[in-house]
Amino acid sequence: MASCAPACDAASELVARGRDSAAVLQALLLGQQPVVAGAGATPHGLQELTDEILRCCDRALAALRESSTEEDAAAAAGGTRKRKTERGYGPAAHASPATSSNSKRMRVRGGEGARATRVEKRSSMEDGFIWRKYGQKEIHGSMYPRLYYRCTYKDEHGCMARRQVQQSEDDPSVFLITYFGDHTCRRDDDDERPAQFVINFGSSTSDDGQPQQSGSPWSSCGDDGLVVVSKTPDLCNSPEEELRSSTGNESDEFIIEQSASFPELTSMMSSMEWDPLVDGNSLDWPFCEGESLFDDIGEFMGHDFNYFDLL
DNA sequence: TGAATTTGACCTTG
DNA sequence: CAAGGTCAAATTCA
Repeated sequence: MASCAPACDAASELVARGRDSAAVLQALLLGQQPVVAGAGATPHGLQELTDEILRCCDRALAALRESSTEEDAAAAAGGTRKRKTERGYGPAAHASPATSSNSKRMRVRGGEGARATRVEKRSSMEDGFIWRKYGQKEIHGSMYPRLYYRCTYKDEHGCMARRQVQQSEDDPSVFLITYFGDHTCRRDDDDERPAQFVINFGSSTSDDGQPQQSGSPWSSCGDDGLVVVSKTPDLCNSPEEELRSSTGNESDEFIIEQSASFPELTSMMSSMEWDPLVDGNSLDWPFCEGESLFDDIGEFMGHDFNYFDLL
């Protein structure tokens, strides 16, 4: 973790508070029926807890970002990432481990920012959004092609969200998904979109795809610094079939790679034993990438939800 | 027949 | 010039 003493102290305190609230929320939910986000049925009291969690996380992130601003500026001045933001090119170098050493460009047409969110996801590429494939590229040094998707609503709503999907060489059952741009199609279009996520505080998805109860929404696999969440199947199209020839894994599990922008937070989460519940945890996750991890966590409870930014 | 996918060409960057 | 990202015509699918 970088040196960010005052900010990290404050962030740690905030995250600890948020975690306490999450624990209370979890305890409440474990004794209830699954809470269906987006249905407007959040029980009174739970909303307060979620609000508290959101506040704490937002403040923690603000503190961490403030502390990392100077470091980021210094890193950018180092030269390796300079052009990406200057010319609107994203962090392709982060899109795949197989190409991280030689992939330096990510073209971002349309003017959205250079933020990227990387996700490693098992079994399925589905994320609750409907994507249209617009390209496929063999990547030098990689066994698997990279698939390029943009939001289906790009033309209708000018939604500039894009994502890149590539099968992991280390584990072919894992899809490396990098998100770029914000989904601007959602808020005006909720009634047309599939029911996107169900918050599960219980076990993993059942065989028939019905969401089940499970534990905490947060979990950490610990061994490799990855944060793991999982989601239930959704109504997104399923282009993963193209890549999933040898995949037998049905866990449908996301692995959010420790973000370059949030090493402090993830490290802190680990050191704080952020989630003592390791196995069987699931969290349905819309994977809308945007301004911050928790800016729109409200939508995680029925609205939007944003998380790790790589840049 | 319209929508989605495929795929080669083109563009930009290092 | 190589590599990666996007475009767009051709093709496939429902």
